[in-house]
Amino acid sequence: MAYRRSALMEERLASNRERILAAARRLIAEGGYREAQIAAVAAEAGMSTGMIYRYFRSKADLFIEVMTAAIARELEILNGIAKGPGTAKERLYAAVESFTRRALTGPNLAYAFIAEPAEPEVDIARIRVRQKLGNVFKAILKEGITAGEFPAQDMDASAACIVGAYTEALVGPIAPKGQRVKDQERLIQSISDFCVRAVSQPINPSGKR
Amino acid sequence: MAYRRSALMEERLASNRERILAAARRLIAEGGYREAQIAAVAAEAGMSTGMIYRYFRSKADLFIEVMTAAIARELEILNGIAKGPGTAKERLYAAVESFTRRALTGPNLAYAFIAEPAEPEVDIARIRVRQKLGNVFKAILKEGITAGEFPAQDMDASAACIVGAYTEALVGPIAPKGQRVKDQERLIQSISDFCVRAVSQPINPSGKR
Amino acid sequence: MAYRRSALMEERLASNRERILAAARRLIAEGGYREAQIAAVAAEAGMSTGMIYRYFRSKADLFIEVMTAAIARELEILNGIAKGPGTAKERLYAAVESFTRRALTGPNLAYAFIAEPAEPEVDIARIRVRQKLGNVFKAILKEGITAGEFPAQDMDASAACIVGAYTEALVGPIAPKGQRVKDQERLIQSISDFCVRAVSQPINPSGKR
Amino acid sequence: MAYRRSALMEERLASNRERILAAARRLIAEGGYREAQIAAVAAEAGMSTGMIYRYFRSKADLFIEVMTAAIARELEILNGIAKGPGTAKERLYAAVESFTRRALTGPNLAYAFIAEPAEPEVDIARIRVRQKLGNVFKAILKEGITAGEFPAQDMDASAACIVGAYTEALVGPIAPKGQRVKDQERLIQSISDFCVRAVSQPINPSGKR
DNA sequence: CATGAATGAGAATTCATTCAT
DNA sequence: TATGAATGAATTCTCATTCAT
Repeated sequence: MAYRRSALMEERLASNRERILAAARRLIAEGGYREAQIAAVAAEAGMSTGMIYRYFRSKADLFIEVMTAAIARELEILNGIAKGPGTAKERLYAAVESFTRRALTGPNLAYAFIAEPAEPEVDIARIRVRQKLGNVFKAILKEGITAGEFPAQDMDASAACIVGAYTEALVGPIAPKGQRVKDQERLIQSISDFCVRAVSQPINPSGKR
Repeated sequence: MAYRRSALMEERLASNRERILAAARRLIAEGGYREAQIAAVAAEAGMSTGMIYRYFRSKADLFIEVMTAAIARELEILNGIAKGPGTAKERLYAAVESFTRRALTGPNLAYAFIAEPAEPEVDIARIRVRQKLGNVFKAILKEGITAGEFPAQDMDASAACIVGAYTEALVGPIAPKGQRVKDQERLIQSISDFCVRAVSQPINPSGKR
Repeated sequence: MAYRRSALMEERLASNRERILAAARRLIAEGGYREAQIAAVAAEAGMSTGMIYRYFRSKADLFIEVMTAAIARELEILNGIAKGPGTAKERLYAAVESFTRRALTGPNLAYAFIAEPAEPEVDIARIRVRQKLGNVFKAILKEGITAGEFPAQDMDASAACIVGAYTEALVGPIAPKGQRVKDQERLIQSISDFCVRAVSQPINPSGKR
Repeated sequence: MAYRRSALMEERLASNRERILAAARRLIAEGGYREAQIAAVAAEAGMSTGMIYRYFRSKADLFIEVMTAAIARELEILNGIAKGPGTAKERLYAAVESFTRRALTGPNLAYAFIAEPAEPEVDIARIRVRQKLGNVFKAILKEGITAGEFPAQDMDASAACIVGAYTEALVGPIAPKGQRVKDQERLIQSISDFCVRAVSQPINPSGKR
């Protein structure tokens, strides 16, 4: 009995936390941070506002966790690709392709940690999250450069550029209430190609510098 | 007399409008949208809050115009480069270089219409503004493709990617109160190189898949 | 015109500030700090809650000012007595008498800065305020000791004791919902006598110590 | 079996009640009423919040009982002194000395029922508690006046003044997080002397007015 | 045309109390 | 009997917008 109650409790706790996170995720995906006030999140999660504060110290904390959780999933997948088989080029292509495809297909939560503002703490967390995304690409780049697949370059800048490139190309299409893309596959390929080219040696290096 | 007063009035109106825009621009550059409350803008412009509403229907309207005006200047410069002499590659490089240099050097207004959130209307305007930036690059791309400098590609996607790439690479460095970049020149070149490579034909076409 | 408006404005400002303070004073006198929520103060003052924040940074600030203002008046009067003519004994008696009489006669605001709790900041201010009251008595004591009217004693302790003595003797009668005092004059005299005796040389010093 | 369980239950009930009271006392002594939320009391007592409500109708009830219990101990001691041997003067001195010493030495629970605010019901209870304290001194006074040790005086007022005097002189020193008094012994003596003098016949009756 | 005082609709957060388990 | 999750009313504070002067 004691055991079962304890088990139930833990399950319930977990489920509440999850429900809150899911509710926040849903609201953010639909209308951005702006639409995700505590009261709205509570309503969406089917509980009282007080409950939110049992699980999260503040609104900012909740949002940071939503963002972190969302990106954690992405990072897992991207890291899987980055550390997987294939040439650096292939893996870079696959990574960008994978991210953009999920962003276009699933709930457009991407928008939230990519293009929207919020409290300062959340903004700071957002920057960190993007840096983590960048690190995945940086790792691939490093290997590619070592292997001679890519020319020498400022890996930090390139990584940031990659993140920015596919992000921007997605923002329009996935912005809250934004229009759906017709030819998703084509877009996904275009973005991925862009990123791979961007870090590869061009036929005749630009006459600049 | 009546005529002259009227003229004076118009001049005053124009000057007031400018003062408001300038004040808003300054505040946004310093502290982002969050710091640019109507009362603060009014104080910075040396007038009353009521005056703001004589010239702008709402806070969102004002911010949209600040953004539009700021980007109008950028567009002018970028268009000058795009329509100027040189190969498409050279012009693309010069365009990105020019934008990033000004963003890093001048007041970091760029941050505001690049990375920060605001009211929905402002967000929508921000997307439009970025599309306009993209159009400049699209024009260069088109010429470059026609001239055989660049391979065939989805110009819309590439243009968006370019905007996103340099934007992202800038956001960290130019965020309000963000740390200054040590080697700005190096960063500017890295970003510009990235963008040029991204639309150019790589030595051996990416062996994707 | 400009002058008159400016004059009107200042007058209005002053009157608003006063109205807020008066409203807070009234509510505190009636029901203590507990009853003086910002919304209630605003309603009592016939204005919106926002107005309160135009004149006071926070609720605590407002309360501190109510307390300070109330005590400032008292201090003025008490200091007038302390620095006036008469022996130290006479002045001490007069000071206590004056304070207690006003406390019993006027609105029982005394209760608020004497016996009730509030936010930490207000509590700190309350202690300061009471110390200021004590300082008045300390000054009289000092002169009385020098003049040989009073025996040597710990003036800080005696001053605090005086403040506490008449305060406590008042709190019962003036505490919210407290019973009315029949013979106010008698009480005033008893308290004043108590305080004067307390710092005077007794006929045969207590056999203690 | 049923009997024994019942006995155990009662014991447990009593012990629970005590544990709650002790926990509340500890928290109040440390941080005042403000820090003694029901949840905190429950945690400190090692039980659930629900348990608190099995033993106390409300938070106010609990606090009133904490106060009453604490003062009951004081009253016992003070009454012991009041009814003990010695002159009225000696007993008055001893009573004040005893109270102030414990207040300064032990956990500063005194602060809570002396100077801090709380719910209206608690405030009312606090006044009652202080009146009870006053009654002890009133009893001593009565005997002293009858014995000719003290002059005729309003015993109610004097008793209240005594309670107020040492209370106020203590509040600063014992306020939560307040600074420690350096020379406690000196302070205790000063306060006690003050109170004894206050009810004694001065050398030359105050030439008031 | 100009002012800036005034409004008041939110939004976040806290915590005593209840009640299903 | 015991738990502690859940509730939600209450409260402070902000700031875009209006409007009397």
